[in-house]
Amino acid sequence: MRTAAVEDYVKTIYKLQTQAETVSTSALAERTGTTAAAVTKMLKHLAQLNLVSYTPYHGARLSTMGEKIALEVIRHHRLLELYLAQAMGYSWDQVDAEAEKLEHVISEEFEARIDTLLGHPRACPHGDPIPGPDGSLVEERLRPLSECLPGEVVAIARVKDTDAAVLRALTARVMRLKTVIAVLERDSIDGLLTVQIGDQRHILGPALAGSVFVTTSSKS
Amino acid sequence: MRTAAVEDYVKTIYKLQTQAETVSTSALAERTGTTAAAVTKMLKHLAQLNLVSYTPYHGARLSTMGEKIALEVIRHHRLLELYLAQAMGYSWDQVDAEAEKLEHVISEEFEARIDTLLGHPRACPHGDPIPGPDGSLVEERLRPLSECLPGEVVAIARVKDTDAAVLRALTARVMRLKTVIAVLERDSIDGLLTVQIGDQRHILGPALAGSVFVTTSSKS
DNA sequence: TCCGATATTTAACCGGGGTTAAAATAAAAC
DNA sequence: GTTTTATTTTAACCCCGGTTAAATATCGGA
Repeated sequence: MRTAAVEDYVKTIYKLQTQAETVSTSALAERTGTTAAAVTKMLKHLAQLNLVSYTPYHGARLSTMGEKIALEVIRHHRLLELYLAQAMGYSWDQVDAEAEKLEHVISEEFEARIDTLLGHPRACPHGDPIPGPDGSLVEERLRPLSECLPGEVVAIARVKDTDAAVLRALTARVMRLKTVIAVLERDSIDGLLTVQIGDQRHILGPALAGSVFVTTSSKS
Repeated sequence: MRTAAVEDYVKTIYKLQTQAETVSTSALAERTGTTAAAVTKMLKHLAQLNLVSYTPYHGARLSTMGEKIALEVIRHHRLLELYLAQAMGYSWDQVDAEAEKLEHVISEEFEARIDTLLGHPRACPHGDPIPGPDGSLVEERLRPLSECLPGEVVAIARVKDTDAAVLRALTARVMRLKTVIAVLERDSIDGLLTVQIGDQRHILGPALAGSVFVTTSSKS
């Protein structure tokens, strides 16, 4: 049965599996906010449903079917996030929580409608790409702002959507998607980054700078 | 815990309790599509939560808290229905099913936003009144079209939202909210109603005529 | 008033998703 | 190559929402 819990596990596995070849029980337990025991049971269940290939003690990977479902759920999530922001006036720090619940209940009809209302968008408000209806997804590999060097001029392409407080902090510093940032200084001890945005100068800690991913727009 | 199941039971009890003083186990079982045994267990659970006063073998009634929750859920449902129709282009036969799932997951934020986007509406696409944020609800008592007599001229004020096929049949006959209907004839054996709508004449069976509720606009 | 039909409740069970505590395995250190 | 440590799995349990089958109450009619 494709319950909300199953969808959430599959989605989480999808995301973790981009980092590591195989997804461990503990990694899943941490991300889902449950215990390792619960994860083990669910992994067996997912294997039963042929959504995952699971080797006890050695983690799991999504099957083709599992990946398909993950992409459907992620598509729902990101389309919803954009719809909430674009059509309903949500700010980008509110959309994740709301989409998290809605993504499991909307119909195909609903998905298709917001997709057309939004003009078949390609990214959510945080810059994450929206999978196509067929499950196609192009993940750009972007550099975190925290790794940029003094002298670089970059543009914000994506932000981590997980922490609402971080997103509000970015808003307060007028850091949005496509905002251009000039890296001025980099503290070698704490990794503090001094940046220039418009005529404003900011000092960013690793939590903020690590949540922002950029494309190099030019170099000097 | 306020689960989707609890919300659904409470909502159903609310609706049934307008018809009869007390809501029976079997009536609930029929409406929820479950068994009497399941209902009995849930009623005990709802009584535990103080949402219902339940006397074994003699049915249940909502408590003040139960009624409050019922009205919140109904408010969600009807606001959602209107939003789906108004803002997203759903037809009135599609909105009930979608709202049925969404009503349990949207936040107060979401509710408030669609309420203002819609301009604090007072009725859903089927003409049912939308409870206020404070739980206030004015239920008009309307006559079913099936009870109208030849010579009467009435206007559609509300339609039953339960059967999508009925709603599509009404649409096909250009019967919408506020549509004016002149009752021409009434077959005393089968209860068939001959009505005039604009320059069209229709014969309505009891299923259709019983799903339409009207206000008398004039008499001749 | 008693009797039988009907409605309701109880009991035992199942699956889903979680928990804690104990057992088993893998990985790392010596 | 053992042994220690960390991770993972198993086992026993819980709650929720449902099921079927059996027991029990209520109610209408003779």
